[in-house]
Amino acid sequence: MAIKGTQTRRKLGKKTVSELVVVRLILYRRILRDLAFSGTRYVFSHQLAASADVTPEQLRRDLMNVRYEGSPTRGYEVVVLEERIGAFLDPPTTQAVALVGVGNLGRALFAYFLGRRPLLQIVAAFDIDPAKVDRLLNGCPSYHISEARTVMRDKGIYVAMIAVPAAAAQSVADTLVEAGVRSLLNFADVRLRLPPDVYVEHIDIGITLEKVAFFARRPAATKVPGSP
Amino acid sequence: MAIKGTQTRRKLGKKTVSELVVVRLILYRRILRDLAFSGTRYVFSHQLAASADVTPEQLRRDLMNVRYEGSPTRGYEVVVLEERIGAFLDPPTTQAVALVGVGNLGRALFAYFLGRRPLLQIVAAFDIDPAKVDRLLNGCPSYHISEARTVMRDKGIYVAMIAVPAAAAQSVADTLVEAGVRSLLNFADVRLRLPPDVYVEHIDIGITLEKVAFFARRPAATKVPGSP
DNA sequence: ACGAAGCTGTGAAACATGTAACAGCGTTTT
DNA sequence: AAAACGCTGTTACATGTTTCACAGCTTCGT
Repeated sequence: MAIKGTQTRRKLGKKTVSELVVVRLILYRRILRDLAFSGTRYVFSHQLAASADVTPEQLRRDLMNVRYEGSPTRGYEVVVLEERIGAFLDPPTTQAVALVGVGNLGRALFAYFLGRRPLLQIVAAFDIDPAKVDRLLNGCPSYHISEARTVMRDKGIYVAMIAVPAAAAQSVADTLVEAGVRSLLNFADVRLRLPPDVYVEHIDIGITLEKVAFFARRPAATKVPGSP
Repeated sequence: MAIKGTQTRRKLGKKTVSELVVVRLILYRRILRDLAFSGTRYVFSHQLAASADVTPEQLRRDLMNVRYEGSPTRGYEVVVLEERIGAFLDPPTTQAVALVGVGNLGRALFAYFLGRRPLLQIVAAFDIDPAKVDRLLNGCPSYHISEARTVMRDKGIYVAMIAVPAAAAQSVADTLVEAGVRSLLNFADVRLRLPPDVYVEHIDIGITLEKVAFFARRPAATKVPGSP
């Protein structure tokens, strides 16, 4: 399906979890972090659900995947639930990420990573522009794309972000797969054709923009039945 | 449900079209453009479907929303189908778009718009940084955010992109809604809380990244049953 | 101490989405 | 000229996801 379908799943224990659930769990955890930061100790499903723009039932159902039960009277203990979702979501160890393409978007991604996401770290950048290669960007070394194979092997990188022009994206992706990448985040507005065992997530600004333009038109871009 | 659900629909004639269908149609059209550019005249459903990574049945089903029937022997005429999808998707007139936040991401968006998308045009940029205000960026004037209301009224802007730091996003969104915006594309990794009649699309890099990290883990991040 | 209230977890129903099966129709083949 | 082929449009079916509904628990108020 590869567009927005939820066909990608992941076995965990005996059950299988859909993308939609994973995305929502990530969102819940983010909200829980904020709550913990602001000193809140307990939270009820309807409060958390409201923050996440989801029905309480769905929230509770999603939480069934996590191993933690709330109290009927206090609700969920914020830090515990956060920790539990983390145990479910987080990789056992820090994951090394490569960034390909150090243009405006690439730099924006660097900025994004600064400070946060201790679990994911950009440890190598690639480009073809000689001016951008063999330098240190935010403390991260940059290489020419031709070195991808060696560098990624050496550093044990299995996740990469592609932030190059559309025309170059497919060839970059092929190179990365060659270099052993297992999972990609692609920002180029091109549908990549890859072996089925490589997980790809597309952030396709062009498509998203056209979508927004479409639903912006009147009359009636409405949320169906019961949305807040 | 505002995360990835498909709850937003749009009435058209008598029928209602889901987000998933719209996204796929946009993708089909993109592929058709490429085909037309490369001189292809006719295409069969299974070819187009393969390019879009979709089953032929689904493609044909999606095309039922468009008013055009292919020939059983030649398939679809590329330019005609492209035109027909366009008639379905495109706004009747060019849409003016505002961009808020002229950091790295904002500039990447400008770069993205250069040349293409004649139907969507960035006609105003906003920021709070005095150094970035009252200039011309790629031929587009930039203003201080406090002028949003006036400028957007004057220029008839109803679509905006938010590319500011997470902490500022909600307040920017409130300002934009105040200024009459109907549809938003938000890049800040914060869930915006807005009136229900404003359409919001989130491009949440943080969530997407965690998702990729999650599905990158072995064993078995697999596509279910029959994927190519 | 007992009932009421309000929350959680979950089985079952409702709904949306994707998949498979098939009828119809030009074109080509015998 | 008739039959066979291969593709389309569409209807029926299967799967996945969300919502509904309710039983059980824990505190609070009487």
